Amino acid sequence: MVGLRERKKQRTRRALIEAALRLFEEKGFEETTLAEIAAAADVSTRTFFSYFAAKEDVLFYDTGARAELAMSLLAGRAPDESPADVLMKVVDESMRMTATYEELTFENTELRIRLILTVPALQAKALLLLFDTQLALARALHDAYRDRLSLTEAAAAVGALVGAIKLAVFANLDNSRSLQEIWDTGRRAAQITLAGLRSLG
Amino acid sequence: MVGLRERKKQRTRRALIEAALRLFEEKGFEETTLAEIAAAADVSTRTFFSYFAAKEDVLFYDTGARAELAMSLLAGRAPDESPADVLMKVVDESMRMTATYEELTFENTELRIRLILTVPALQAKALLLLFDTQLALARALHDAYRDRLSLTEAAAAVGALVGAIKLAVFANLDNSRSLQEIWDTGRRAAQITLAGLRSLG
DNA sequence: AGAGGTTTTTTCACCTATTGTAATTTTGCA
DNA sequence: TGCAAAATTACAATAGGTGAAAAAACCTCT
Repeated sequence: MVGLRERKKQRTRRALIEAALRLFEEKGFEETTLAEIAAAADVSTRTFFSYFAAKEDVLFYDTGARAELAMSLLAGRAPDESPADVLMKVVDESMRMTATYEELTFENTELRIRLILTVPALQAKALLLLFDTQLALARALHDAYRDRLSLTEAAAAVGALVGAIKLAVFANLDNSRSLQEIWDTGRRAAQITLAGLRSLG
Repeated sequence: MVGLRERKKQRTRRALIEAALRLFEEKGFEETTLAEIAAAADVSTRTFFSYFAAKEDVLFYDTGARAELAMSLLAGRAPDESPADVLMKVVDESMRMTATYEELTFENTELRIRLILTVPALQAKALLLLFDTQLALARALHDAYRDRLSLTEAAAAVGALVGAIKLAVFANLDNSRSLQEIWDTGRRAAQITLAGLRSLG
């Protein structure tokens, strides 16, 4: 599995991501063309699309991993852990992951977040990906607590939690100087919401 | 203000929307081209873009109205109404509005909702619009209850409420036969969430 | 009704994302 | 080395979207 072929693909993938990030920073997302990204990564334009389905996707390289993390936390829950406890753990770990994802350096993480929060096309994509993740998580939560939570309740819980964090974080962006402050706002929103949801058991 | 010019613009706008809906129903969203829509509405392709900024926007003709409704409910609240009460009213009225919006017939409303729930590009756009609306609502809520709710709390409340409804409705789509059933799921999710949020006062 | 100014629509030219296809190059392996 | 599989490239075409100038429609005023 780690033949030259695989290693080369990883290198190309990384080159594309880094070239894209650099160019986006220099000239902006919309102002950067695919041809430029491909050229900077030394591949043909067409090849870009065998790595990413669309221009925006070059910035969403870790969504799968985040969803898997949530699922595995859910699967590995302690027998006496309540849904609210598990969800809070998912929130914490998910935030930790964003800050430390091994594939890129920290500066790039900040740039990436800024871009996603700023460019409408990226915002829309992010919201869509997040939505799908939530849906999967809600279904998994329902399965895990089949006796206690209906699908509607599980969906309401996940939706409320993620929705609260999302909006609270965004509404507070202007006041947040560091990633740490952003995470804090998110956790606070999560706690407010979960306090309410705990009544579900 | 109601000269021929204005009336003609309204007619063209309506023709574009209806042509688009009809074609989307017949051949699907992505399979329908802008040229076809424009032709069906008897205008040049370029003209489409002086009515709508993008192909998807032809399906989101009422978002502004929905946001205004929410704001006016907030502005006209009774002195003793709690944030949770106002929010619940916003949810109810907003759903009622979707079903009865005067600009199109009921069949078109169902088609429109089905398309938005089904086509990824439309989902993404809908999520983005909804997000912006939520943000505005959160700010307005904060302003209205400045003494009781911080911006973070207001955002968490709105985000939780809308997030819960959104996910619950979507997760239940397969089980919902009518618009009415969909609304019921949404209201249930809203009540679950607000029960928790009422602790905020 | 008609002149003259304003708004809208159309035409035209162009850019970029995205996709299909067939040719070409690379890599894995016998 | 030599061949099959996988990846990359070149090429062509479609579609959404934008800018700008010319043409058509509308409005106001006389």
